[in-house]
Amino acid sequence: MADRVRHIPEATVARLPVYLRSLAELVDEKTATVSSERLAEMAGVNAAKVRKDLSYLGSYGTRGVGYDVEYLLFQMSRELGLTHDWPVVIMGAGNLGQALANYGGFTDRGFPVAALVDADPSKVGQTFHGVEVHHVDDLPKIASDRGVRIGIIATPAAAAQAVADQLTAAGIRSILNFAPAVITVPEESSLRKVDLALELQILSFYQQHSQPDPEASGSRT
Amino acid sequence: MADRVRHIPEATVARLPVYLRSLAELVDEKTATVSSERLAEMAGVNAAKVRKDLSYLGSYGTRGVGYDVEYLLFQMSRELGLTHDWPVVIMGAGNLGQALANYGGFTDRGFPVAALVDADPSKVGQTFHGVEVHHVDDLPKIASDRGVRIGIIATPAAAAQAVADQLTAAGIRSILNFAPAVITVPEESSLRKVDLALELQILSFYQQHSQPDPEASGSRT
DNA sequence: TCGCCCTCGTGCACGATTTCACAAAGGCCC
DNA sequence: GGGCCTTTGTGAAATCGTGCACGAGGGCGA
Repeated sequence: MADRVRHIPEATVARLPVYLRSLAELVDEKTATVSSERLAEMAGVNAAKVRKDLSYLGSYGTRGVGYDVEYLLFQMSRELGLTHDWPVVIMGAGNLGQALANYGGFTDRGFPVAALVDADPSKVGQTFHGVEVHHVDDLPKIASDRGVRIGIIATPAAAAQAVADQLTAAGIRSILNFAPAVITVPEESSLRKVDLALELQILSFYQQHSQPDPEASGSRT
Repeated sequence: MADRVRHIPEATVARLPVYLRSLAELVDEKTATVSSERLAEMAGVNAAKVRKDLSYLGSYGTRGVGYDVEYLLFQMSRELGLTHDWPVVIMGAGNLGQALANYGGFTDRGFPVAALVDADPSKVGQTFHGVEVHHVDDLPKIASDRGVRIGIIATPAAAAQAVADQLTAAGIRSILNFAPAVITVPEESSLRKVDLALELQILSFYQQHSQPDPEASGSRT
């Protein structure tokens, strides 16, 4: 149905990778077909949502049977653009940047780290986990030479906006921001944020509100 | 107005830390009062949303003037439970766990790392960035001795659920999961997820769809 | 003290997302 | 080949979150 309509809700897009991971697990355990119910359980959502989400990709299920695991996996990979690797650059070779370069989770899942980039000349030329640090002035060249389309900001908050601008100038329009700062990018760019301390603060909120704090005056939950 | 009503929407809760950060910046630059408009700009949202969000905390603004920065900062810190530190444990002393222990961003923002915990005896006793690795069997003791209420899962996906259960058993009911796996926790626990590869996959989707199809769009902030 | 101006707090309409419920459709057994 | 059973795909309703528009209220100048 939603074949011509190329608009997939943002909330759905955010769940697709979770389904993808579940499907990969099913392939590993040699399961041939899967029902929306089973997939829902694996992905931690509800079955109706799974069916609606998958229907945005097309009608890939078989009524009375379920979804063919391999076929769905392939279609979803294609939709997510994961049929090939996407090299990334990490901006900032400090603590966080090094840690990210060191973290195998990116490369494993099709996002090899093409380069670390830093403004500090003393860092340039060093290597972390096989990834070389380049100077930020070389960013445009690196990006075009290596086909980098995704940039990861791992600088201090103060530098984040400037770095985002440099990425944009280098033609990189997908940005993942780890810096604890609000940054703006051009309309046509995509921006996602990961703020570690922010997540903890949210947990703190719920912790605070889950049980009556003897110190807090008055209010009940 | 919403004084008796203690229910703050999840979406609002997720924005409070962003406002908090903006307020901290304003304090640094010695700004005494701030309008919803200014705060909105700093937080990257719209002014009406700021006012609505803040109204859940109480009527802390002054019409015609704006919000008193220090007072609002205090009230918000209190609401978020950030008037004191929350020690955390990091489960898993592998690549990611070490990196997180090494990352100063937690301690700086009131979440000191009390301990690293691992199941591997050969890791126990080692120290990373001043944080000692303990055996997982000692988790309950560590948690109660040090008042740890928040656990961070930094293990491989396969171990994530078991570790979540161990945290729960140790009385820890706020969990931040970095492992690329869906885990379930008891009803009364809070769970937040950070999946690095998943974020990149989402970016990949929009990248994939921005190019061939001129009408597709990315996410904005 | 009076009145004007500015910005908050919020009712309301709208849009997005979730959930329900069920008809349609494919496979399988007899 | 027909009917039954299962599970999808999808309208429609319910819920949640957003943004607008405006009345209320407070400060400040005259």
